[in-house]
Amino acid sequence: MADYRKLLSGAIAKSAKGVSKGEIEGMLETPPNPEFGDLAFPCFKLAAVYKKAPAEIAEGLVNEIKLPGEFEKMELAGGYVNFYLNKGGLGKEVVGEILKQKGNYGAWGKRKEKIVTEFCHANTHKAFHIGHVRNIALGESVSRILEFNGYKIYRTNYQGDVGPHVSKCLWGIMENLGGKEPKDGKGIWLGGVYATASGKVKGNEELEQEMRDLTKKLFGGKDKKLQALWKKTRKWSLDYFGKIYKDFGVKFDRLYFESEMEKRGQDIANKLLKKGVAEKSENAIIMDLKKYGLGVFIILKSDNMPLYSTKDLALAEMKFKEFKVDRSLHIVGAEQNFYFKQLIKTLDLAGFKEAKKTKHISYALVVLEEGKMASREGKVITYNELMENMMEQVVKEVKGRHRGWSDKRVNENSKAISLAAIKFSMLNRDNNKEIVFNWKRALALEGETGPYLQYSYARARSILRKVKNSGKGDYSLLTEDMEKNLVSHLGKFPSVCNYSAEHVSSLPLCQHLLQMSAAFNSFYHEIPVLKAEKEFRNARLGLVKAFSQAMKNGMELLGIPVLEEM
RNA sequence: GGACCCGUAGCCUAGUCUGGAUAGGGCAACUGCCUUCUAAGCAGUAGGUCGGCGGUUCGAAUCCGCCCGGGUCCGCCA
Repeated sequence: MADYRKLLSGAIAKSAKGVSKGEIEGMLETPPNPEFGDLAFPCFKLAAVYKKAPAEIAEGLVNEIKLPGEFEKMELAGGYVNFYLNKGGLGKEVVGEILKQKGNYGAWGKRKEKIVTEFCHANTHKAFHIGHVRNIALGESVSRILEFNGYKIYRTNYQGDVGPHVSKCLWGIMENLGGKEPKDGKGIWLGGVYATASGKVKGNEELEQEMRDLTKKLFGGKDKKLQALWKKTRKWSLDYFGKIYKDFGVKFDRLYFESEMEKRGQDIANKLLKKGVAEKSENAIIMDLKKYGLGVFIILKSDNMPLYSTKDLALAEMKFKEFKVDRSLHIVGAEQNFYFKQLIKTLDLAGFKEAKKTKHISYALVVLEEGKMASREGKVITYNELMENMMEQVVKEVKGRHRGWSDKRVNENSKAISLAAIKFSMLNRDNNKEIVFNWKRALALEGETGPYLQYSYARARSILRKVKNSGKGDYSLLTEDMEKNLVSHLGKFPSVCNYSAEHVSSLPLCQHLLQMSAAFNSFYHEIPVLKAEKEFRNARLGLVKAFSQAMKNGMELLGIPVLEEM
């Protein structure tokens, strides 16, 4: 496609005096509708240059331009000149390219930049809820998209394994609030104990103080029994999280813990104070960021205990050191927008050169219809709960379709479909927009959903399974409207991948995969493949193969499993 | 007081950065299509003051200003 743009802009430049070839290439558009051709040149901007009406300029161009052989015709349309590629020309190029590149179709070559991503952030001793699901789905997907675009990615996860929530949970266990721990699902059980304990502590000043004391005791590390309980239960959470990482196809290069940041964080805060970068105020160490419009940022409490910010300073230093990265991306909720501005400014003032390329990838919350989730009050929907409901529904559906399948096969298939539905619903949305959780929408398997993508892919694979040797096709025979439409969507896939990487967002990719699927399903419905005459059959088999390859590449970037049958 | 986000059909949303052709989809509703490569699908009907008012422009959902509505954050939580 790029070649056609260059060819055409060269031809236009010869007729459009005073405007460079590059400028013209930048002006070329893909028309909103196939009726308007394959490429369009709008003349509105030239109107100011030539002091003539756009339509008049367009007419002049149509009379003058010598159309390259790759193009069939050009047409005048108001202020636009529309250009039409030779029938089948695009099919030949796009299908050929995909079948050649295979898993690399849409990818960029290696780039020098190294990027560390940080996401998930589930705290131990607490429930893993649907808010974390949005985070991990997004974090893994953008990591994959950036990787596909040639960057070296290090995935990290920063987990709160100390702090008030842990104290409450441990206290709850010691008070036997949750009874004996179960054999299976200890990680989930901990979340429940935390919620119960938290409810008891809330509003009770005596207990609140007890929790603060417990936190200090744990931080001191001298109480052997408490330490042992903490370590044991922490592992329960981490083991449970490990299973979730598997579901999301995430392999973290490094798990960071708040507990490793406390001491170093204190040192950094004190060092900044000594250097005069930070200052003392009401006995706490603060950064005065007022002149940057960022207020005051506290980096160490007046009782010398570390804050979230204290630990984040240590974390940043550790990441920069361990990975020697060029860019650092924090995938964290939008409620921390201001906090991250303060943090990044502080890192900058502290002299970390990496601060300039540290970025907060912000996304809005997942909320319930009745309002914000609060795991303290048990007002959450957990990942476990969502998955169980999803599976129940999907298993029923799969069993109904495939009577002969073994239970194992049914389960594996259903898990893949459930994951697709969950992930896609989290990714197919602008990062700035809240997701109001709703069971009916969450459990949808039709329309713009993950299973729709899987289904389109499975249909394509089903055709390909039925042929032994497809032979080489002449892809310039792909001249039917449905074929050209599909080809055109497949051809845009690489630029969509690139766009998604530049914007650090999965949404454009989601949208494009929906479009590719829709184009394929229309094609599938209207154009016979296996029953077509030999030469058309072969050309169409190539197109189906190309579609399934591009879909697979794209779905992998979203972390959505592909299925051969469903 | 300061900073930020959202507002597009009954519901959910894309498009806004970088202004351009009749504002794309999906759900729900209604009509058709399974003896033809998987109907988790396809084709079609109906549904829109792009929150409001001004401004910039040949042209505004998109840029600027003001206003309305909803939400978030800002000194010792994470």
